[in-house]
Amino acid sequence: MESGKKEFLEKGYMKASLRKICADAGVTTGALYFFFKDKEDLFGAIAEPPLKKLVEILNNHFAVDVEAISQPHALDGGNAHELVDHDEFIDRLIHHFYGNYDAFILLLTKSQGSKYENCVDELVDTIEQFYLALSEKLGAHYGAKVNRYMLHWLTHMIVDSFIHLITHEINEEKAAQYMTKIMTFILEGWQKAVLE
Amino acid sequence: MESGKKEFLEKGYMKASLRKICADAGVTTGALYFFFKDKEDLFGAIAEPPLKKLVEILNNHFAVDVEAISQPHALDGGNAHELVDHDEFIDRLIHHFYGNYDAFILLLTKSQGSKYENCVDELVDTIEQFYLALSEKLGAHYGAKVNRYMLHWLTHMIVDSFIHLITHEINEEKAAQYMTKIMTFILEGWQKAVLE
Amino acid sequence: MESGKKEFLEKGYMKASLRKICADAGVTTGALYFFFKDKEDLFGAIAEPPLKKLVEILNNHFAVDVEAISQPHALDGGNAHELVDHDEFIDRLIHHFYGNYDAFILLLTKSQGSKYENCVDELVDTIEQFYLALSEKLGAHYGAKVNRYMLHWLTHMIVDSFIHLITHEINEEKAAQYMTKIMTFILEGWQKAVLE
Amino acid sequence: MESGKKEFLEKGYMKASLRKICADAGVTTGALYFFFKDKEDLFGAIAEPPLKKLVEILNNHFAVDVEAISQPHALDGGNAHELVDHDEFIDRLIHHFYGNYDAFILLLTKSQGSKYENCVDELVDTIEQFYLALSEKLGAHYGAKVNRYMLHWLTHMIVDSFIHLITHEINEEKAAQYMTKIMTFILEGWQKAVLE
DNA sequence: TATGAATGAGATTTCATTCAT
DNA sequence: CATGAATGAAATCTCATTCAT
Repeated sequence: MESGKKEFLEKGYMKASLRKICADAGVTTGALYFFFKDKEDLFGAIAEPPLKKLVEILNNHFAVDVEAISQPHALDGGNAHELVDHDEFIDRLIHHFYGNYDAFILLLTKSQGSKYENCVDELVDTIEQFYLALSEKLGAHYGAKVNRYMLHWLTHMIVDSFIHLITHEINEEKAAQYMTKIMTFILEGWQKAVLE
Repeated sequence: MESGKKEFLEKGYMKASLRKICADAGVTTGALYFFFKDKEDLFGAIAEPPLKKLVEILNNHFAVDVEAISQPHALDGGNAHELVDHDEFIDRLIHHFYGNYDAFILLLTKSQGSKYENCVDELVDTIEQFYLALSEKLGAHYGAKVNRYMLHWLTHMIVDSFIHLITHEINEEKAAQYMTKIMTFILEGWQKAVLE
Repeated sequence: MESGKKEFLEKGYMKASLRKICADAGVTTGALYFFFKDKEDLFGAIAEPPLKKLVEILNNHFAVDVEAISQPHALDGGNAHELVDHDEFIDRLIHHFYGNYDAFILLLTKSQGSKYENCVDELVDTIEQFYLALSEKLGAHYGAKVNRYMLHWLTHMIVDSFIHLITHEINEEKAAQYMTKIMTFILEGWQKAVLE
Repeated sequence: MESGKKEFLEKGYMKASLRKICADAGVTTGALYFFFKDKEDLFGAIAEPPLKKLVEILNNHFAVDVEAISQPHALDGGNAHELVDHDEFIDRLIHHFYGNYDAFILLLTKSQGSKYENCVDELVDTIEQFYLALSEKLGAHYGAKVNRYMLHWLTHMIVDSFIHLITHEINEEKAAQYMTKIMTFILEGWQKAVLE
């Protein structure tokens, strides 16, 4: 798996050679198939657990948030995004990303050709569902309609921002600072962009 | 080239098979090599001209803009982004994108494995240079420093937004509307995000 | 194809090695795939044309025979198998078998693992349809029912007898003599065995 | 062995995978080699005992029959095949076949690639020896010569009929009925076919 | 311009078998 | 009696590329 990680990071899923991975690991190619079903299974063994964990974190978080905005007078106080504690959430996410740095680099930028090649889109879809719920709540409150394209785009942008982060900044602490700035930027324009 | 476009769009650069392209075109593989040096050359013949043209459009536009903000009292009037006529520019860009739809899909999402796989980053770098100049001018004016990370991220976001557009919306007119919304969103937060 | 025939005959479809076939032919394995889609395609190119031709011969013959037994008073004269000119038919079949000796050895005894592995059963089914028509005609005439198991078995026996022939006797002339004896044997007991 | 039987039945000897057999049995491949020397040994352990028993039954039976026809005036009474009690013999054979159904399916139709792939021919040879003795006795009596090809073919047909039975009819009782019909068919034409 | 043929390297995968523990 | 790990050879197939004609 260590050799696989190295090769996949270097060449990407498709161009990675199982022969080279096994040679690097000091075993024959046959040996690989004792542990893994095929190339994709090896890739998955390296990259999937952190992805699963991420999805879990997201779902847990969103479950709580959806609960919060579902309270009768949740939106009376003012701005919607004050309801949700983003700061701690972002820290947790970033910590998870940087604690599994290689896996996420693999998933987010080196998975073309594997079944994970669309995992970014799947993440976006997952997150979008939450923001959709939130936006519709807001929309109902203000008598406005949700612009689905803008919602999708904004969600994509958020996800892309995380990808941008781990592909450009290897320092976790700085990453958290930047992400806070980014989220501030995004959330300030949110309402105007998504509701119409 | 038509067959190549089809195959590359369908399978991506790496998984595309020259054999299949030639079979589809009704010629033998040998014939291909009379016209193109190799696989990459074929891909380039299909996709590069619109890219070159795009870079040209960008450079022309930015040259004018940089000129504008270089005037002694350019920034006196107020907001920086009022200096540049974004609307017409965006229309021109979008028109170019949609006029060469397949080529840009190829370049921006199907080029992994070819020498164009980093063309997005190169575009970002090109554009970033302009926004850097603009930001530094602004920074000097307000006595603020440019945050290079945020600048890079914002530029990336702009480019990603165009990619998002052509991968999600096939109608050019709507695309222009969305992009206007998007640029409004971005430019409003710009100064606060990039200067510090 | 010559090398393929040799290897397939020697080892059977499954154990035949494309590497060895190509080595024997003095080309690399890749070259094979210029001419044939895959292993099965090579096997088919060698063995299928004679099979197709055989099926054609059978269908033509049976069409004529079915016509004959459909005549109003076809069975008045006595024995059913006198209606059909077996002798010439058998000669033609045997001539076809021995004119494509290798192909039929391949098809009938060396095709396990390929899509031709059931071609014997398919032949039996084809032939059985004719004998079923004939038997039912007879059955109606004599007020007897057709025993489907015995019919199937007898048909199988006929086909197996041809296989037995080409796997045991390489001389075409003798083969024809034996087959005449065999058919006499079979046809004499036919009615009693199949009708009940 | 149970798992092996399943896999061999499903895939045939060659395509059967020891890995899958062991996985199905819930043991590792290594474990298999504690009990069996190799793949063939496993196959043999499953399929050989019923085959050995069959050969024994055949030999016993034929020994008795050969004895009978060796009596000075054995053939005076008339037809040769009345000498031997076929009915009970056939019942015994069929009972043995159906009592070891899987093993015989394996041996007779799924053994290609193993050392049992020619077991049908070996059975035929064994049986043929007896029928040869019988035929020669008869031939001497009637002053006729034995046609070896026809003898071999008829023997083959008998064996093939048993194979046909167990591959087409799973009900033992019906199988016995059919086989009686078949043997009647064969024995009636026997003398004419084999002697000349 | 194009064909037809071939190369040679490489890919992933499967397999029966071995063996120290 | 069984495991876990590995071997090493072989399998089929795919590919971009070359080149004489």
